Amino acid sequence: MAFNDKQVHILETAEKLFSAKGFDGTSVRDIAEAAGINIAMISYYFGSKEKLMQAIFESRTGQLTEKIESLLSNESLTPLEKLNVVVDDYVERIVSKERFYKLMICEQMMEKNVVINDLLFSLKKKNADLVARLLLDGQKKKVFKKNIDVVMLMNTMIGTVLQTFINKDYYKNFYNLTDLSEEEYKKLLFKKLTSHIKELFKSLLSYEA
Amino acid sequence: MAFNDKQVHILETAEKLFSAKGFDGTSVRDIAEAAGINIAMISYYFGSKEKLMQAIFESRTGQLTEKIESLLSNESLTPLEKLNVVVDDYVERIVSKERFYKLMICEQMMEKNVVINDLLFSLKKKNADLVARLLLDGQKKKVFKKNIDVVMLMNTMIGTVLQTFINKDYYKNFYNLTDLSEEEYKKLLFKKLTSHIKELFKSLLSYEA
DNA sequence: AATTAAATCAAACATTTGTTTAAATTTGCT
DNA sequence: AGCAAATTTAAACAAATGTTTGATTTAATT
Repeated sequence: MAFNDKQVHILETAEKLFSAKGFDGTSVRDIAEAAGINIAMISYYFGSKEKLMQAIFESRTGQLTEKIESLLSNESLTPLEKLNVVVDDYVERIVSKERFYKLMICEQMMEKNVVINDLLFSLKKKNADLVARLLLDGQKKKVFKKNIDVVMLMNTMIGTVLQTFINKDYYKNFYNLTDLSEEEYKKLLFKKLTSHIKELFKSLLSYEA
Repeated sequence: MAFNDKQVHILETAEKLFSAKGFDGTSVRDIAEAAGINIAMISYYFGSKEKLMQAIFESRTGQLTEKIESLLSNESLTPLEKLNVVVDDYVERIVSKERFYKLMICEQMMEKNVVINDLLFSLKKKNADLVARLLLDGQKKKVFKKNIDVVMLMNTMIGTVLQTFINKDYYKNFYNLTDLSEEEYKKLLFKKLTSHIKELFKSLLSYEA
C-alpha cells in the first residue's frame, strides 16, 4: 500500500495516459516509454497492467473520506457552514485531481473491473452516509427543510462539477476566456462552481416562502 | 448517411458493446459475434472500426436539435413552460439513449477521435445557443432574472442527469428499490429528475425575495 | 436462363498486445 | 572487497488485434 518514489512515478504517468487514452487505449509500452522505464518494471512492481490500474485507485481513494469525517465532528460550525465546506472540498478535490476523476467516471460507467467498482461503491456509500448525517442534523436544528433527496443532491453537486470539467474547453470558448492561463482558469472555475452550487443548495434546503 | 437494416443492426450492437467495454475494450470480433455477422462485414459496410464509431455518433446526433428548434418557435408557450419542456426532453433523451450518452461522455473526456469531438462541439454550441436565446427571451419578458450563467445552468441539468445514470445502481440500492423492474425504475428516475431539475431552475431563474 | 453486382465467408496478413524469462547491473550490508 | 538481494534489461512468448484477400454464395437485372 505504501509506494516508493519510482512506483509513484509510474502510477502518475499511467494515470495521465489512462485518463487521456483510456485503459485499453494505453499499452504498457506507452506507459514504460512515457515514464522512462523498462516494460518489465510494471509487472515487477505491480504484477500486471490491471493491478497497476487498481493501485491507482487504491492510492487515490485512500485519503478521500478523512476530511469530511473530521469536518462532521467539528462542533463549532453550523450545518449550513459545514455543507459549504463540503462543497468547497468536493470542488477543490475534482479541480486538483481532474485526471483521476475522469478515470473514475469511465470506470463507473463500464462493467469491467469488479475490484475497482467495489472500491468506489463503498466510497460512495461512506460519503453519502456522511452527508446524509449532516443533512439530518440540519433538519433537527430546523435550518434545513424536510424531504430532501440526499442522493439527488449529491448527484447535482458532483454532476455539475464533473460536467463542467468535461466541458471545460467548451466553456472557455463560449465565454471568450482563451487568454487565461490554465491556472487562472481553474481558479475561476472553482469560484464559479462553488458559489453556483452553494446557491443551488441554499434554495434546495431552506424553507420556502 | 442512410443505413440499411443490417447496418443499423451492426451499429446498435456496436453501441451496446462500446458503452459496456469501451471502444478499445471491444474488438471487431466481439462485435461480429454479438451481431451474428462475419468480421469482414464491418470493413465492408463502414470502412473501419474507427469509422463505425463515427457512424454511431452521426446517426445518433442527427435528429437531436430538431425538437428544441421547433419548440422555440412555438409562440403559445411562456419561457418557463418552454424551459420545462426542454428539461423533459433532455431527461427523456438520456433515459432512452442511456448507452449512447455513456459513449458520449467517454469520448468527450478523451482526446482521441477528432472527428467525433468536432461533431459534439458543434452540437453543444447549437444547443447552448438555443437555450441562451430562450433565457434571453424570458429576461426580456421579466420572468427570468438577469445574470444567468447559461453554460453553468446546462451543466447542472446535464450533469445531474448523467451522474444519476452513472450512479443508477447505487441509487437503487440506497433507497431499497431493488424490487422495481428496469422499466419502472426508469420511469421513477424520470419523474424524480425532471421535478428536481425544474425546482432547481425555478430558484435559479426567478427573482429572489 | 444468363449475366452482373452485392453480400458473405474462411483464411491469411502484419502488428500490437500483456507477460515472462534469464541474464546483467546496481544497491545495500558485513 | 565480497556477497546477496533488489533492480533493470533486451529478447522472446503466445495470444489478440484490425484489416484485407480471393473465393463463394446470394440477389437483382436483363
